[in-house]
Amino acid sequence: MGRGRAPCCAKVGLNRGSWTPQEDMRLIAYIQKHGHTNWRALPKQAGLLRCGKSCRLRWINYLRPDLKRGNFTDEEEEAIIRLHGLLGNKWSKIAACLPGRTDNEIKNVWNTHLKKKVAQREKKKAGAGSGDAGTPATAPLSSATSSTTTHNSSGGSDSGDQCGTSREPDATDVCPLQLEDMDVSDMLVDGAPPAAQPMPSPSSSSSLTTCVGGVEELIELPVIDIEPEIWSIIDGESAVARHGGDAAAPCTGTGTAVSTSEAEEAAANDWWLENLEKELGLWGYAEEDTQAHPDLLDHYTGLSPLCALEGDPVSTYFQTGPAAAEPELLVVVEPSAVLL
DNA sequence: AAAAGTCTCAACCGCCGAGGA
DNA sequence: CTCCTCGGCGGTTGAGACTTT
Repeated sequence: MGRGRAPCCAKVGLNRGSWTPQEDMRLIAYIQKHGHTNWRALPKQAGLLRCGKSCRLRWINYLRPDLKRGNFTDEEEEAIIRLHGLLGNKWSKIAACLPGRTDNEIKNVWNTHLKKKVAQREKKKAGAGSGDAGTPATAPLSSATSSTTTHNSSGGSDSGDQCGTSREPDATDVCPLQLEDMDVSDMLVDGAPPAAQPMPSPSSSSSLTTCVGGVEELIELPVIDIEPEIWSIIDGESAVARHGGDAAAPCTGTGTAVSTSEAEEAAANDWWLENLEKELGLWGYAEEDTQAHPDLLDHYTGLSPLCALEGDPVSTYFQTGPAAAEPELLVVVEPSAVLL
């Protein structure tokens, strides 16, 4: 939306501002198919009129399949407060300890809620005059925040990737450290065996690395065979009647992390994508919307109504977060998509 | 019911460091 | 060793949603 300062570089002819559902679909489809090894080149190759940064941000902050949705829990908020006390404004590092949350999201929550919350606490504390051990988060806050912030804010790259390989000892080592100190260990990605504790997403996940007890873990990207359908949708061609399956079906019964049959695989892929479409507002596109996006009309007229959404665990996941949804789902792993 | 004020959050920006040529 | 490209980070902005008057 043309926010912030003037463009730093020539971006004439590129779209800016909010992403349209079509752009989202196109980006998802491209990343599912090719991964994102080169953000710079991605928009061109994907046919998006966006800059690479914009694509990256959109993917990381919104489209990634392993993102949690919904409000922050109290535990998460407490974790953020404490981590902020230790790390300062190192949002990416804080985010690395909160699976499914993005640095942007955490930053927003801090700036909108938690900063006030902490200020109030300290005020109370100052007023009461007694430092209660029950709120250790605030104790290191003022000092640690300022010191670490100024100290570490020499740029983003001390973090590199989230809990990346080459990192300073201070930040990422906080993850395991926090786990012991905090009562949020069940929430944080922790010493639990990586394989035994996947990201809490319905289809975890993307080609990301995440901090697991200081160990870099590859999160697997669900592969969705969407090429013919989605690309045709994206290109505005007539729809393929791909909605034969039951949207909620694929996760039933199997309960295993990896599907074994191609049919299940395809069903899982359709299912995941279908729910993503719902999340993006593409599913059951209203008439006025299809008028605004006539290229999608053909596709959506053949699909089941929006009401199918209700009761669907994955829809619930996308709308409210994984806690509300059935964790079981099919994850189809394509090795080539796992690596960054 | 309408207007004004406040809040939320997605998206933009510039800067920095890593890595390759 | 220097330069260039790229990815990533943290700060900032503003449109839209929501609440209050």
